Amino acid sequence: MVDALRALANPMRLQMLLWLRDPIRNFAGMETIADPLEVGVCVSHIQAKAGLAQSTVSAYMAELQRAGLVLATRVGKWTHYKRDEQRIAQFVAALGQTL
Amino acid sequence: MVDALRALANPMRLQMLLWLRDPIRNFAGMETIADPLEVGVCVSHIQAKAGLAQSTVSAYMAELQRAGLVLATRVGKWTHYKRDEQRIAQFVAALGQTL
DNA sequence: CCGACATTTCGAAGAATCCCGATTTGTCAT
DNA sequence: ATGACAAATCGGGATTCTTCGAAATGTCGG
Repeated sequence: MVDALRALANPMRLQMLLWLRDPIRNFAGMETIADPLEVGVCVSHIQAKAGLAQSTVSAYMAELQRAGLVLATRVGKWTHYKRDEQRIAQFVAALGQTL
Repeated sequence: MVDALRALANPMRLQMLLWLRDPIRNFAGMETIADPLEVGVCVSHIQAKAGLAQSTVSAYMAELQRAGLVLATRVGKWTHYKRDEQRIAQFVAALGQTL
C-alpha cells in the first residue's frame, strides 16, 4: 500500500505507468519483437521515451514491479514490462476503502 | 495529483489522515474545545497520538493541507484539522480514472 | 567460445525528506 | 501590556531519493 504510493509519488514513474496504458499509441514506430499488449514494452523503448539514463529506467521499472504495479517478462535479451491491471485495480479499490 | 501521492507516501501522514476518519474514536478522552466532526482535531491531540515532535506534526499537517487533503480552522489558539472529504473523493476518483 | 547488445547492479554526487530542538508568532486572560 | 500556552517557522543532522556513468551479468548469433 505505502510501497505503491511511494512508487507513484515520482512523476516519471507515474508517467511510465500511464504510458503503458496504451503501448501501441505511446511507443509507436518502435520495432517490436513481441506483441506489446501481450508481453509489454521493453526497457529500451521506455528509456528512449523517458530520456533518462538506462540504469535509471531499469531501477524505476524494478521499483514499480516491487510495488506490484507492473509485471516483467524476459523475451530473449529484452525485458518487457506491462501493467498488472488486476493489482492496480486492487490498489485503487483498497485506497478508496481505507482512505 | 503527485502532491497528494507524495503526501500520502509517508506512513505517519497517511496514518494521521486515517485517524481523522473517526475523530471521536481515535481521539477519545481528550478535552475538546469544539466539535471534532465540525472543525476537526487540534494539533496537540494529533501530536499526542502520533508521538512525534510538535514541529514535525505541524509541518506534516501543513503538507497534507497543501496537498488538498485536509482543511485547517483556527479556533482561539488551537488550529484544527479535518479531512476534506470532497477533495479526497475527487483525488481517489481521478486516480482511478488516470491510473 | 566470443563479440555484440540488452539489462542489471554498483558506486557516488547532489537534492530532498524525515525529524528534531530552539525560536518566533499568534492569541487569550489577566 | 504581559505571561502563558498553541502553533508555525527556522536551522540542522541523519537518512533516503534521484540520477548518473561504469562495470557486471545475461543472452543471442556466428
